[in-house]
Amino acid sequence: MKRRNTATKEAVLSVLNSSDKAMSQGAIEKKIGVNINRATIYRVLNRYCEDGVLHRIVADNGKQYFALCEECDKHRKPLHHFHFRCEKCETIECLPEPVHFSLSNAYVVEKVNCVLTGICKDCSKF
Amino acid sequence: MKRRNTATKEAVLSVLNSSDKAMSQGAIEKKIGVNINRATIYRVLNRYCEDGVLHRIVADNGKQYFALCEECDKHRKPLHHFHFRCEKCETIECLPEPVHFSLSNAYVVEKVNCVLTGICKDCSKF
DNA sequence: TAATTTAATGCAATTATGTCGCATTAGTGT
DNA sequence: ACACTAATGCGACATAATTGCATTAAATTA
Repeated sequence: MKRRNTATKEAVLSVLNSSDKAMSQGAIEKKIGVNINRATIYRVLNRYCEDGVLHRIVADNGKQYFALCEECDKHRKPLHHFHFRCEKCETIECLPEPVHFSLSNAYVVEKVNCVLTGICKDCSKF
Repeated sequence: MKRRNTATKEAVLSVLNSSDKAMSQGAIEKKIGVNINRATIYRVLNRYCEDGVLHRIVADNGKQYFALCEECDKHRKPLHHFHFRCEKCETIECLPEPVHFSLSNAYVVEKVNCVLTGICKDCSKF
């Protein structure tokens, strides 16, 4: 199933590119300017995850957030890194901190989802 | 606000005690035998979390799971430990593996939620 | 360039998880 | 036994995310 280039996909990617944080569907929809259906945004995001363009973070509020893999590569972040959810500014940030664990190889680990929650460095100033 | 002892609370605790895994509201409701309202189970679980009897894990499927803190203490699990969600048997397990991270104390960390997802040691045998 | 194929989209409906208000029930202490 | 109020059941609600289906529009081919 070959992907097609559409304005919608470009718009979503551009919003994520212009942010240094992970974003939820809602946040993307707010920032995107043009009118794009909610379901479509989700579909675009899911496809990007499948294709390895984005990674999905599920925070402890149960919501999904999406971040550019390329952005993390560029900043030399480890493949599996911690994420920080700030309860004040309601953002999710990819941290440079790597996730380490060692467990019996009887386990098959397919996904790693690590989120710290609290007040981020910008919000804790005040 | 002092807590009262009720059959419902005992039943919920007993179900969790009889399991070595973290459980969702749905799983608890299925296993509890007696009829207890969904909202009530959630309220009981939330109160236990407030009281430090249970800890809440939010998995990458967006669902909440609850595990006995005492059980983790007994097995000498670190305060912050990894959790494993098996996609085959649909359970969540508290792992003895500790979560380590170091980050600027400009961040205020209030919650730690780390979940690995895949196939657990029991299911990977087959 | 026109025709064909099918991926992508919009809309509405649906699913699922979790919470809340309110009336009622039932622990607990006096 | 009574008073106080925490706990419960019920229904409604909120939110996040997905799905079916008809339509639109990229990309490929003739």
